[in-house]
Amino acid sequence: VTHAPRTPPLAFRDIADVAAALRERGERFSTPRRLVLEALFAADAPVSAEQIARDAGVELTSVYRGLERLEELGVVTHAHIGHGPGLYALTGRAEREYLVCERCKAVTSVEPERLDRVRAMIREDFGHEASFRHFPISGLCAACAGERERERET
Amino acid sequence: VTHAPRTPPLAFRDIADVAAALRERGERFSTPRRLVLEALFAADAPVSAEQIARDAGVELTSVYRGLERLEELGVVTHAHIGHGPGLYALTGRAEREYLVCERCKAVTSVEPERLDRVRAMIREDFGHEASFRHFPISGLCAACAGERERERET
DNA sequence: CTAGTTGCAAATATTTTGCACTTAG
DNA sequence: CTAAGTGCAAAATATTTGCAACTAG
Repeated sequence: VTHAPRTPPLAFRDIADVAAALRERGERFSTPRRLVLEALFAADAPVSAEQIARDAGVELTSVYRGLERLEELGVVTHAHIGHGPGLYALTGRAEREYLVCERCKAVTSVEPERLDRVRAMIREDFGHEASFRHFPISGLCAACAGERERERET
Repeated sequence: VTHAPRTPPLAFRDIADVAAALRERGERFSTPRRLVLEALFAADAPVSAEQIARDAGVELTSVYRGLERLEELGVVTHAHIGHGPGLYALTGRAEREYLVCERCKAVTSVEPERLDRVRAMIREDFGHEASFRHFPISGLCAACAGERERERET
């Protein structure tokens, strides 16, 4: 089976790149957008819009609108891990996929390659190209699965 | 690898069963709860709390509280399919797992057995006991994956 | 009776929309 | 200049909480 390359050439290495892309589209590189981008570049893990608003000192509404545009541009992506707010990260850095324990809420983040066998199997069985970046693999982590097993034996 | 049986003996075949279980716990089988259960038994697909409230003619708040209890009892489960509200179903009927297309939002529901190979692989690779009942497998359906492929070639 | 439940109102959490004002290009 | 973007207020959506009144057992 042939499939698309994992990492499409990452077009946005720094803020200037993003600025150029925005201008090319007739959009503006405003101060709030720059601040949002700076917050994203500074973050070392996915962050909520609220957190970005605080870090960047930009109105929450504008953060959401800015992130929407940046997402269209392919600069950022967001993920829904658990029940909290969506978490945003630069696309280049978001190249991780997630497993979440429904019970203890533990989040395991793995490199996409480690899920390729699983992905291939799902593709074969269902024709579905699975991704666990936006929504994680849910279930029970090893520890909680073990505990449930013990409870069951009672 | 040994693992727990798929279907734990389903304790709740009808409303009377649930009533008994509630009373056993010192909880009451009130009229609103009966109406909520009737709505659930009448539904042929997972429904939102809002829909249940309408169908049962019970206050939304009480529906949420009732569902919470019923979930603790193991009578109902809910799933988060896509971005909308949680969808509730009787546990016995909820024994399906889901794949959702992020692009066209199409939902495919499959019998859990069809995902057992995938589950086994995830268990081997990560020690994680995956379930796609509460949160679905996300990604692109066959059609949308094909379309994206064609776009990519442009 | 009385503890568990309900309905209503209000709060919370997350995200979106409307609109007059500001600003990048 | 002027269209794009911003901040603020308000709405929308999904869910939870407080509390006085109600009711199942």
